[in-house]
This record gives sequence, C-alpha cells and structure tokens, in this order.
Amino acid sequence: MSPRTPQQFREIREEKMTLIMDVALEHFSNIGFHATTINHIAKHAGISKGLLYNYFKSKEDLLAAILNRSLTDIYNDFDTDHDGTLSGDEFEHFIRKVFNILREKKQFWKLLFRIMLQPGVIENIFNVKNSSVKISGMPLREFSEKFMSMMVEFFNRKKETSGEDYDPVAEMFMFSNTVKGFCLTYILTDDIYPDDYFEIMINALIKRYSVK
Amino acid sequence: MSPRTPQQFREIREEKMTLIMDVALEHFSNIGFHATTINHIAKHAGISKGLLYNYFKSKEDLLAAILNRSLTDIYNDFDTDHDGTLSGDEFEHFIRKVFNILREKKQFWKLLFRIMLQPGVIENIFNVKNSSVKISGMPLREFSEKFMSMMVEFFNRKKETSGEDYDPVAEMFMFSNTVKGFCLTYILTDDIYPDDYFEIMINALIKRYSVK
Amino acid sequence: MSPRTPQQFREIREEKMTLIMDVALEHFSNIGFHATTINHIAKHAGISKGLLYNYFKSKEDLLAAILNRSLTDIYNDFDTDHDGTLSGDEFEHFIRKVFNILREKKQFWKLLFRIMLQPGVIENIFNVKNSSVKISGMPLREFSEKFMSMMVEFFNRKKETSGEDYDPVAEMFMFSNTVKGFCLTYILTDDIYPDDYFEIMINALIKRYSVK
Amino acid sequence: MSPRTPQQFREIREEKMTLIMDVALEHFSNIGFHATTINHIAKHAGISKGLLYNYFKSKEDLLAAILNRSLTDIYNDFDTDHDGTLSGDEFEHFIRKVFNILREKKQFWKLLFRIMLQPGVIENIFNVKNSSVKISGMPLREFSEKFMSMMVEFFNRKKETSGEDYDPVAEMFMFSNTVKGFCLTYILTDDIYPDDYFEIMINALIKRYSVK
DNA sequence: GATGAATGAGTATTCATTCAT
DNA sequence: CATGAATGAATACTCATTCAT
Repeated sequence: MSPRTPQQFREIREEKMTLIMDVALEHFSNIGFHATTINHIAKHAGISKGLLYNYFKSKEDLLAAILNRSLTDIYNDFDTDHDGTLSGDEFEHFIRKVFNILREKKQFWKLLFRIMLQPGVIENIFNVKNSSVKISGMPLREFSEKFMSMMVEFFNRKKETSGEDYDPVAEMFMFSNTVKGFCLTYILTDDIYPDDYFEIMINALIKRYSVK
Repeated sequence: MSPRTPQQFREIREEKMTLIMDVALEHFSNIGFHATTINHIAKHAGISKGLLYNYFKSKEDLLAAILNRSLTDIYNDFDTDHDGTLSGDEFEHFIRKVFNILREKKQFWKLLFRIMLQPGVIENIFNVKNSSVKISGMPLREFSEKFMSMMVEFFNRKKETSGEDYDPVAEMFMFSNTVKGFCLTYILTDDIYPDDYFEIMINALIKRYSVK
Repeated sequence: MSPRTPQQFREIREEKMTLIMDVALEHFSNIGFHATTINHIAKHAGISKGLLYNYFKSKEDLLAAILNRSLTDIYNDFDTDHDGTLSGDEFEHFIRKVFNILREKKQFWKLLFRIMLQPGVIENIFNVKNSSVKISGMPLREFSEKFMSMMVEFFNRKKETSGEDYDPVAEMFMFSNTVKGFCLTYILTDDIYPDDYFEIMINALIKRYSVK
Repeated sequence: MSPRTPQQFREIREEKMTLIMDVALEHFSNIGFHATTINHIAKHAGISKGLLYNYFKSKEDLLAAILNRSLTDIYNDFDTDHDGTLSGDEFEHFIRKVFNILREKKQFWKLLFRIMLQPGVIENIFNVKNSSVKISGMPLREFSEKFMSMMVEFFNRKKETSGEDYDPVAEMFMFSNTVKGFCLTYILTDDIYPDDYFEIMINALIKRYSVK
C-alpha cells in the first residue's frame, strides 16, 4: 500500500532496460537493424511497445544505448594497464583478450560490423551532435587513433630491439587488418566455426607479431 | 520508321539492362540495398518503374543480376592461368591484381560486403534454389574453397623451398585475413583513402608472403 | 508528525487543483489542447500523472474545470448591476470592462476561441449531459442570448433619445461583431500588440456606439 | 493497348488531386485538421492511402495545397480592378463580394479560421521557407497589409469629402473587425444562420462605412 | 516496349488512461 | 495522498509490385 521508493523505481527501470537491450541486441544482430521491428522486440521481451518507448525515445536511441553499453564494457576489459605503452607481455595478452572478447561478445560484434556497413544508420548514431556513442568519454574515431599510435610505437620498439627490418606503420596495418579480417570471417560464418581455428590464428599472430 | 529488327530489339534490351544495373549498383552500394527504392533507380535511369519490372522480376532479382555480372567479370580477370597452381610470380601478380580490382570495382565490393553482412538479403540470393549467383558456373562457397586450397599448396611449396617454419594453413588464413581486413577498411573509409597506403600494403604483403 | 486535519487536506487539495489548472491553462492556450500532453502538464506542475487523475477524471474534465472557473470569474466581474438594463454609463463601463478583461485574461480567451473553433472538443464539453460549463448556473448559449437582448434594448432606447436612424438589431450585431473581431485579432497576434491600439479601439467604439 | 499519352496522365492526375482536395477540405473543415485521418480521407475519396501520398507528400502538404488553391481562387475574384485605390462603388462592391465569397466558400473559411487558431499547424504551413502559401505570389501577411493601407486611404478620402470627423486608421480597424467578427460568428454557428442576417449586416455596413 | 496510376500490407511512434505499490 | 511503470489503440507514412492503356 505504501508507494514504491525511488530506489525501487530505479531498479525496475534498470531491469527492464537491460531486458529490452538484451532482446534487441540479439535481434538486431541476427536479423539486422532494419529488419527487426519494434513489435518483435516488445513481443519477445514480453512487454508492450509503449513501455519500450518509455525507456528509449526511438529505435535508433535503443541501438545507441546498446552500442554504448557494449563499448563501455569492452573498454573496461582493456582498462587494466593504461600507462600508454604496450610491453611484449601486454601485447600477447592483448591479442588473447581481443579473441576472447570476440568470442564472448559475438552478438555485439556482429551487430557492430553490420551497422558499420549499413549506410545511413551509423551516421545517425555516431556523427550527430546529440549522439552519445563514446568509449570512456572519447568518440570512437579518436579512440581508435590512439590505439593505432600505441601499436606503431610498440612495433617501433620491437624493431629496434629485434633488429628486424620493416616499416612500423605497415606492420601495424598488417597486424590490425589481419585481426579485422579474422573478425569478419568469424562473424560471417554462423556458428560453424571450428574452435581450433581460433587457436591457430592466435598462435600464428603471436608468433609473427609479438616479441619472442 | 521501318520496324525494328529482332537484333535491334535485343540491343535495346541489352543496353537498357546494363543501364539499369549500373544505376542500381551505384545506389545499392552507396545508399544500401533496402534504402534504395525502385522509384529512385527508375528515375535516375530515366525509365519508368514498369519497364524495370519488364527486365527484372523483382528488386532482389536485380541485385542477383548485378552480383552475377560483377562476379563473372572478376573471375574473368583471374582466368589467365588456371593450371591449378600458383607460382611465385603468379602470387605476386595475384596480390597486385586483387588490389587493382578492389580499386577499380570499389562500388561492387562495397555492395558485396554490405550485402554479405546484411542478414535476410544474401540468403534469398545465394541459398535459394532459384537463385543463380555463381562464378563461372560454380557456387561462391565452392569457388572460395578451391581458392583456399590453391593458396595452402602455394605456402606448402614455399615452406619447403625457403626452409621457413610455419603452418601452411595458418599462413593461408593469415594472408587471406589480412587481405580481407584491408578490403574492409578500404571499403568503409569513404573516399578519403591515401593512395600510398595501397602501396604500403601491397609491398608489405609481397615482402611477407611472396617468395623472395 | 501529527496527522493532517480534514481542513488541511481540503486546502492541499484546493491548492493542487489550482496549480494544475493554472499550468494546464497556460499550455492549452499556448500549445493547444490536443498538443498539450498530460505528461507535460504533470511535469510542469511538479506532480505525477497519477495525482492529476486523482483530481480530474480525464483531460477533458480538466479542460471543463478550467473553462468553468474562468467563466465564473468573468461573470462575477460583470455582476455589479443586474437590474436587466444598460444605462449609457453602464454601456461605456461595459466596453472598458470587456477590454480590460480581455487583456487580463488573455490566456483564457485564447483558449476559449481555440476551443470553440476546434470541432469535437467543445461538443464534448458543452453539449453532453454530464458536461457542466455554465455561467452562474446558466448554459453559455442562454447567457449570451440574454446579453444580446439587453443590448438591443439599449440601442432601442438610444435610438429614441438620440433621434438617430438605424435598426437596433443590426446595430447590436455591428457592435458585437466589432468587439468579436477585435478580440480575435488581439488573440491571434502574439504579444506584439501596440497598447495604443487598445485605446484607439475603445475610444472609437465609445464614440460610435455609446450615448454622447 | 497503346500507352496513355502524357496529356491523359495529366488529366488523371488533375482529377484525382481535385477529388482528394475536395474531400479533404470537407473533412478538415468539419472535423478538424488533426481529427481527420488520412485513412478517412482516402476511404471517402474512394482511393488508397498510397495514392494520396503519390500526390501529396504529407498531410500538411495536402493542407497547404488546399489553402493555396482557395486563396488563389479568392484573390482572382478580387482581381477586377487593381489600380491601388478604392472608389466608393468599388468599396460597396467589395463588401458584397466579401459576403458572397464567405457564403460560397464557407467550408474554406471555416478551415482557415480553425487553422489559424490552432497553434503549431499554421506555423508549419506559412512561416517555413519551403512553404508556399501565397496570394498571387505574395505572402499572406504582406497581402493583408497592402489591403489595410488601401482601406485607410479610402477612409481618408471619404473623411475629406464628407466632412465627418474620425481617425481613418481607427475607422479601418472598426470596419475590418466588424467583418471579421461577422465571419467568425457565421462560421461558428453551424448551418442555422438566417439569410436575412446577411442582408442586415451588408446593409448596415454599407450605410455606415461606404460613401452615401 | 513503355508508362505511371493504383494498391495495401507493413512500420515507427504517440499518448490518454490504469493500477500496483 | 502520491508515484511512475505499463498498456494498447490509433496514426502518418513507405514502397515493392501490379496492371490498364
């Protein structure tokens, strides 16, 4: 009989939002953003369309919230050591982590790749002023540039210590493109991906790009 | 004034179909398959909607025709030497060709990547019985498998002659993923791609994966 | 800590209802009845939607309450002399009063004009059995008819005493339409109404229609 | 069997647009703009929703088209003599014309008055750059200002010739407000307007404001 | 071959109102 | 008295496809 406390309201809110985002992620990622109807999401989440719009002001807003959440999660996973440089161990660790996260958050990555290749969607989410997709307060592009320069530095140092001869920038591109290509293939081939392929790739990458 | 000969009719047909496919490719690739309306295509091609449906029985049929045409073109580009093996020179040539074709047919690749990541579209084109996307009479999957085994063989031979130590299958994956990753990045970054990045990547790939 | 007395409850009730009605009037009048959402009103009044429905059983009920309150206010303003006839002084006084009230209650008049021209709203408020918009216990139409006949009488008497030649009914219509037209213009032109236009109109009306 | 000529297409187009606009005007004016659904219009016009959107790109666009058409019609009715001044005969003629048009185009005037008092509708139609409601190429406001100054001049001249004493600007306001007020009343009272009231008002207006 | 009018099923979104707490 | 989560019916608008001419 006594009214619900603000705390209770917040919990209900939180729970429902999570539920909606989970269901939406699954559908966006498997069926595609446009092909997923609000009706579908609501039905599968067991709620009414109206409630969904109580929490997210549009389909795109829902998408942005999902991207935000996942990107933040992923960033936090990498947050262990941010002295700005990558040691050899850290690099190896980094490779393993990338593949682990790829496996764990396959749904999200599928969504992200699909979204990024779908013109007219990503623009509305990332480039607009009001849009809020950021990794730890930093726009995605900026974040990735920071990452790239950290890797160039790593390959620079590695070149000096190992005596190998290569262009550090090219090396960084080779490495990051290899990872990207792997992700793409992994995401595209539905379910039927042999586990040892993961191991083969991880070992090959470490052998080639990490310090011995 | 004189009635057109069957030959003339065929030419008109051919011309109009090409025109429609060109316009459609441009729009599909830049705006996206779903976002491109039949109206837009017809208007930009300077014809009526009805005529478009005279040539292609549906929007998806139009897409399939485009994919077919481009894939055949590309296959023909690679058709020079099909003795089933790749020599060192051929491999280097192959790398350069891949990048050339990527540059020349950027529109098509953009479309292909987008289509392949857009669930519900590709399935209707590739997997359905009536669908007809093939490369030189061969389904896409089969074609790519043949390619992969050719490359494994190549790395096998290279391993033997060079005395390097690696898993040829892993090497094939590393190589093909690197190319895929590059393609993805190239396709995603609109227009603003420095030309020398192409050279950097080509040289780095040749240095690493070709025979010296 | 001590429980509130019934008197206190009544005061709180009264206060809250007034608050809600004030906020609602402002929004109805500026944004329009349909465009104003219950959410907006509740938020601007600093209360919850549920509470609003505690006091008013529907959006229309809220509107009816507002109209009732304002019409009663206005009637009371005119209640000074109800001997049923208008003297010359009273007529002049009446004109000035009309314009004063128009200025003071601009929000309300704006709402009333808008409501009366919005089909489907006014009907639900005025004509339905349960509806209760009345001026001092009298339905609006009846009230206005009484007013009109009072004015016809006035012009009748004026005609006799002044020796002018006109149809008293036509004169009444001329007068009341002029006032209506002024009201309409005043309400339509947002804020930017010069004060002296008021004076010009008042003086012209008095000069023309009052006794000299 | 032979395809329709452009001329035939144009005629079909014209006919259907007129039909839609007629039906829409009737409903907008009687039921209100917001309350009238596109479904209703389409059903009553005996066409599909889709067709309506082939001709008008939105509900507001349809409204704008209706306003445009009617305003142009009305302007053309007044186009007889535009030497920029009003003679006594012209003024009398003008009064009669105003009332005739009011009677003939009652539906339209109802709509216009309602629209103008409905905040958020008129703004989108009149004030936006792309909007195109104009009378003979002139925005509505500008047009009405021109009209007002013509009337002031008329009363100025009349004052000089007749020796009466009044402020011409006030006289113009008195006159135009009286007309406005009459329109408002006429539009508000549905159907039940006595014909002789028209005559009474016309005669009274001519007697008071025209030259004798 | 060629046109574009016509269709209608499908989609995101809004908002007054209810109700458990 | 007070809250805001939850509902669902209603609405504008889109677009691939058909078809009479």
